[in-house]
Amino acid sequence: MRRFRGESLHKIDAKGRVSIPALFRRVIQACDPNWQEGLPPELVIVYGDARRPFLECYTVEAIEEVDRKIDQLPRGSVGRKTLERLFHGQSYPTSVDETGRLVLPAKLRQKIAVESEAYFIAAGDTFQIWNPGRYNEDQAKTEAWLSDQPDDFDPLSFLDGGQEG
Amino acid sequence: MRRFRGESLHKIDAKGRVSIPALFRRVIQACDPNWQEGLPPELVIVYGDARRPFLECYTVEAIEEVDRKIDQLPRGSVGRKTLERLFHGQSYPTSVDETGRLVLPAKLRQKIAVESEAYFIAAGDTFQIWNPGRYNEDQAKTEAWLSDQPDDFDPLSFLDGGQEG
DNA sequence: TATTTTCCCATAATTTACCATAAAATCCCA
DNA sequence: TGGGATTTTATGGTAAATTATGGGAAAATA
Repeated sequence: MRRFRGESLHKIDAKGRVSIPALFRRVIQACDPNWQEGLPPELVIVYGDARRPFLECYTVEAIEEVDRKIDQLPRGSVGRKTLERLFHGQSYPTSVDETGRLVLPAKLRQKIAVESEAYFIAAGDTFQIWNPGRYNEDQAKTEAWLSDQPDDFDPLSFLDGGQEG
Repeated sequence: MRRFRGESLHKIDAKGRVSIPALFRRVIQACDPNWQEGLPPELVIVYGDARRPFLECYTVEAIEEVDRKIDQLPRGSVGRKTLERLFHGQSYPTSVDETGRLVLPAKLRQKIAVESEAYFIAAGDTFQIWNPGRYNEDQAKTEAWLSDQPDDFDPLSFLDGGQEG
């Protein structure tokens, strides 16, 4: 499975158009099983619940995996209803245009409070779009936490023990 | 199988006409095996029992799947009788007109208490039509529940454990 | 024939498609 | 390896198509 990697900052124009990092475009295309020459690669933007200050972008393959799992939950259950709202309702299917851009409708821009610039960062099989300032704050918190750790702390230690919530 | 995705608010005019979200129209058409150029794409609105405050809209393919499952239940069984009432009786077959609208008869509008506006939201292979205020209340409950969860709770955790009713 | 429903036309606003260009990155070969 | 040639990226603007919505005429129904 191909993964997103990297981060970058892009301008948003008056119509809400924004360039997708070039490397991300390759992953989006490779993970769209319906894609073929001439067609725009598709993706799904989940803007979801208000607690998250970013947009989460899924490749077609990634969102289909989520859809399959939702299908397996009992109809009418709280979990299923919540996930349907989140992934089916509070989401926006779109595609990458000829010039490598996508359009963020006003509603989505407001959701994450972006106006003239958006910050893109990879997160495994999805990537996120942030308000640049909001992202810096979040990143500062992470770095503050890291600097509170003992000098010899290595984040890679999470990989092995992994005893954390 | 194509899925509905997204949510939006539309006006209902004096005749009960309401625009269907453009993206939904594509799914309705693609999932109507009888559709061909020039014909209006069909769908079925299930308004069902009074407990649900929304209309549930099925594509032709989706409703045919339900019909097949009902056919397999023993004639005369409580389950079959209940489902026949719900899906055969308490439902309204209709189609999307030239301009992308559908007519909600007075009875259906009363059922979900909509007058001048209707809220559309995707739910997998169906979509729902709500009174906007009523939907907001319901959504507020869901978000309240979410914010009662631990800070790092991820709704996706439903997908794996999934031990809940 | 009065009322309701359907069909057809109209239009403003929004969205998408298409074209253009400057800057940056990559290539290529002497 | 230097540096011009070519390709890719990021970004902007305009034209064309689509969408959401309203109104009246024609048709169906009661």
